[in-house]
Amino acid sequence: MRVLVADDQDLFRGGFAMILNAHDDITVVGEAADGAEAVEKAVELDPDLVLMDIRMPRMDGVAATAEICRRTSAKVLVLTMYDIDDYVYDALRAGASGFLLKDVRRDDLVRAARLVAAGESLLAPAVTRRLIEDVVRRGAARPALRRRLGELTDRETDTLRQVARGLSNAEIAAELVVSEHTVKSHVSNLLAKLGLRDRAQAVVFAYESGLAVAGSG
Amino acid sequence: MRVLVADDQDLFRGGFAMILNAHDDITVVGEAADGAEAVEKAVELDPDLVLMDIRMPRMDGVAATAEICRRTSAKVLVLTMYDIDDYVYDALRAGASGFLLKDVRRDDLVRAARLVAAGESLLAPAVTRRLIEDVVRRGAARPALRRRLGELTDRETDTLRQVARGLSNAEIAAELVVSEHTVKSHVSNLLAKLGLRDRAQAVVFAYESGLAVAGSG
DNA sequence: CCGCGCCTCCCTCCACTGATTGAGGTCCCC
DNA sequence: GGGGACCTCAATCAGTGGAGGGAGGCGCGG
Repeated sequence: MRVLVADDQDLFRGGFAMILNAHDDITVVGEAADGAEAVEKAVELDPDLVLMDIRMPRMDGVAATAEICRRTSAKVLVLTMYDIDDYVYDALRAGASGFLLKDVRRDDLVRAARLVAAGESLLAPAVTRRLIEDVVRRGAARPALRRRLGELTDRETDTLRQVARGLSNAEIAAELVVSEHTVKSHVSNLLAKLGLRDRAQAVVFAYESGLAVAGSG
Repeated sequence: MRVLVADDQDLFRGGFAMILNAHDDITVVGEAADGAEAVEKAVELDPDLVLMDIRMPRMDGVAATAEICRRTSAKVLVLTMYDIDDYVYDALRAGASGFLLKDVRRDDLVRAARLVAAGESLLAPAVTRRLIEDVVRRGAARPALRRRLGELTDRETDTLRQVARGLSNAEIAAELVVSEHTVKSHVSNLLAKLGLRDRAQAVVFAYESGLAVAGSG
């Protein structure tokens, strides 16, 4: 397994390299002191794994991660001092496969490196907790709203689904193959049942209840 | 640390108990063979941690997890055979703090138990990968839309945010302390800039672009 | 200094929306 | 056979929403 270590602090860079090199199946093939250099070396050396610090001069770790994931097949494991970092999501979106804090134990680091290189993902416990809280929160407001969804008839639900796509009554009528009058009936009824005023609120309700999900259209 | 082990298979139950009991600071205070029993014993014994299997008779692990989290302060670490389980999200929503596969290594299990009992969270690598993919996907459609958000002026963005709450122009005017005319201007302008037809589509755009997020209101 | 972008405000016009009322049809359960 | 819930369509009507066109003030960079 060939690894590239990117960190602006020489001490960490050396430490990580030494820890990894202590294992026969792992070789640190290069080091980089900033994001731009990390991208260059990653392209040049084509490593299996890049150990990436977030805070770095010239180009931060997130941008470097995005670049590397775009241009190489290397997996990126992000290391940072601060668990409170909002960079977590940015890093994951950029393509990072893992996110660890620098207080990680040596054997954990090695295990994580192997896992990530193998295509799995791994997060520091504190990060995992936040991620889970997010997932839970995203589904938390739902039960109450979701129940109210159940009060709607099948056709009203269909109609709401279309409303939540931003369609006009005429377009919905075409989509559901009924007259616009019918659509208006359904819309009126579902607004009344859900205690909403207009279709804009209906769209909000659809997203908040989970009937519509961002990133699915 | 006091642990309750819930699994319908005697072999696993005994194995887990033995592994955990091998450590001085961990004591298995009880075992349960199904979900209902797990809830009873959790309430009775008030353990620090519950090791919970998902597939169990009488009451499944998800329902038991929800019950236990509601009625006790115990942390729940879910163990399952199948990583493909859709139960992951249900379990996390139910309040589980961790999710491991049964092929976990012994020392990993012990470490996970300690972490979870300490309030952190931990997921099996395969599960983490799926969770991350989800987070990324949820933000994946965004870059294109997000860029277009940048074309809006500050005030237009404020206005869009209010539109995305389902407010009428009059309500937005009150909220932003301007006249309704001004709000109409902003709405007209932002609709034109974003190529949208009406406020319903604006709400959709707000959610899809990430300006509005389900579960934040 | 002048122009430009942004925020603010005003007016008119009209399509769309949603409320309301009513009614014909099917299907299912009592 | 007679409700009852649902889907369908219809007509009318008040209100909102959005387009289009102007206009004044403010701040910033050329």
